[in-house]
Amino acid sequence: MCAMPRVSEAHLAARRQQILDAARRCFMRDGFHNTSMQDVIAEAGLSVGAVYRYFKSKNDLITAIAESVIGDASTMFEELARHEPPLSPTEAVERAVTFVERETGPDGLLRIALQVWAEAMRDPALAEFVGNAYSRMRGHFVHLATRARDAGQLPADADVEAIGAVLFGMVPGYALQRMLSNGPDAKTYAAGLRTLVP
Amino acid sequence: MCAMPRVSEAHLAARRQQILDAARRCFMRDGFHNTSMQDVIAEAGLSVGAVYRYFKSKNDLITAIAESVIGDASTMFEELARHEPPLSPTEAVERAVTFVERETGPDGLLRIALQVWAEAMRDPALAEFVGNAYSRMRGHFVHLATRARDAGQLPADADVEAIGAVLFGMVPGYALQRMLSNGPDAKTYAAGLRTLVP
DNA sequence: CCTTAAAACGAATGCTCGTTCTTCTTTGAC
DNA sequence: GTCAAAGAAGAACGAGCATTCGTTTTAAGG
Repeated sequence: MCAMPRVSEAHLAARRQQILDAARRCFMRDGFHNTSMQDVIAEAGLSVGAVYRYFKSKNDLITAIAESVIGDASTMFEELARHEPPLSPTEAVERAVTFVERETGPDGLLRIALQVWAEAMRDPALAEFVGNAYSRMRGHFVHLATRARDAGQLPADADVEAIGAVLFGMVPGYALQRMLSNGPDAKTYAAGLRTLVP
Repeated sequence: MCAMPRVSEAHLAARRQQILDAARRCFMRDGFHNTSMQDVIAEAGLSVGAVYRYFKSKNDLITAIAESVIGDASTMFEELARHEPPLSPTEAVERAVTFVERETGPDGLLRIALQVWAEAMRDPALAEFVGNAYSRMRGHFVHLATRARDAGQLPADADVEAIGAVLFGMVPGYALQRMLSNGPDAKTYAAGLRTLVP
C-alpha cells in the first residue's frame, strides 16, 4: 500500500503558479478588494474547488501575491547592494529609479505594491512582513552611505542611518509620483538628484 | 406658500460633516473596502435614509473623504510655498516631513492618503483629482528650486522641474517609511537630508 | 394650531460575495 | 485492469452588502 501523491510535484507547483498568475492579473486590474474569488477562478480557467485546494482563503491568496511582489522588490535592492564595483549612493538611487520607471506601467509590480501598502494598514501580519522587508531595503542604503562616509564622500560624523533613509525614501517617492501624477522620467529625475547631491 | 428649507443651512452642513467625520474614522480604522455603509451609519448615529440623503452612494462618500484629505495636504504645501521669508528647498522639505510625522500616527491623515492612492489606481475620476493636486504640490517645490537657482544656490543650468520632483518625492517617501517600517523621526531625517544636500 | 414639505427612519430587497460540500474524474501503484 | 486516494468540479449556501422606498417625525410658515 502507499499514500503517494497522485500527481507530480511539478504539476502541483504549476497549478499553484497558474492561480497566482491569474490573481496577479486580476489584482493589478481591479485591486484586492474589487476582485472577487470568482474573478480569479475565471481568469485561471479553473473551478472553485481547484483554487480552494491551493489557497484556503482569499486572504491567503492576497498574502501570497503581496509577499511575491515585495520579494521581487527586495531582490532588486539586494542586487544593487551586491553590485561590483560598489555603487555610490546616487548611482544606486538612479538604478532603483530606473527599475521603478519600468514597473510603474499598467502592468508593473508597483501598482500591486501600492495595494499592498494600503492593505498593510489593516493586516498586522502583512504589516510585519512589509515592515521587515522595507527595513532590510533601507539597510542596504545605510550600508552604501556608510561606505561613502568611510571613503570621505560624506562628513566623518554623518548619520548614516538618516542618510540611508533619505536615499531609500526617494525610491517610493518617485514611484508615487509616476503612478499618481505624471512625474518626470527616470533619467530626468536622476539628473535632478545628481544636481542636488554633489 | 413657500419652498423654504425646513431646517437651517447650518444644520444641513453640520449633518453632512457628522457623516464625513464618522466615515473618516471608519475608513481610518478599516480602509475603504472593509468599511460597510452600515458601519458608517452606526458610527454617525444616524439612519440609513439620513446618510443616503447626503451622499448618494458609498463611492460619493469615499470621494468626498479623499478630496478632503488631499485638500488638507494641499493646504499644507501651499502654506510652505507662501511662507515669508521664503524657505530654502531643504527647509521646506524639513517642514513637510515634520507635518508628515504628525500625520502618520494611528489617526493621521496619511493613513487615509495611502488608501486614496490605492483607490486612484481604480477610479479614473479620483486619479485625475489626485494627479492634479500632486502636480500642484510638486509645482511648489519647483518654484522653490527656481528661487534657489536664481539665488545662486544651484547651478544656473539646473533642471528645476527635476529638482522640484526630487524634493517633493522625499515627502511621500518619508511618509511611507514611517507608516510601513519604523523609519527615523522627522528630526533625524531632516538632519540626514541636510548632510546630503549642502 | 394646522398644514406642508423636508428630513429622518428602518424594514425590505436583491444581489454578490467567500466558502463549503458532495460528486465526479484522474492518477499511478499493484 | 483494478482500486484507492487525491484532484478537480461546480452547485448550493448563508451572510453581508449597497441601496431603495414607503412611512413617520419634525419644524417652520401661515
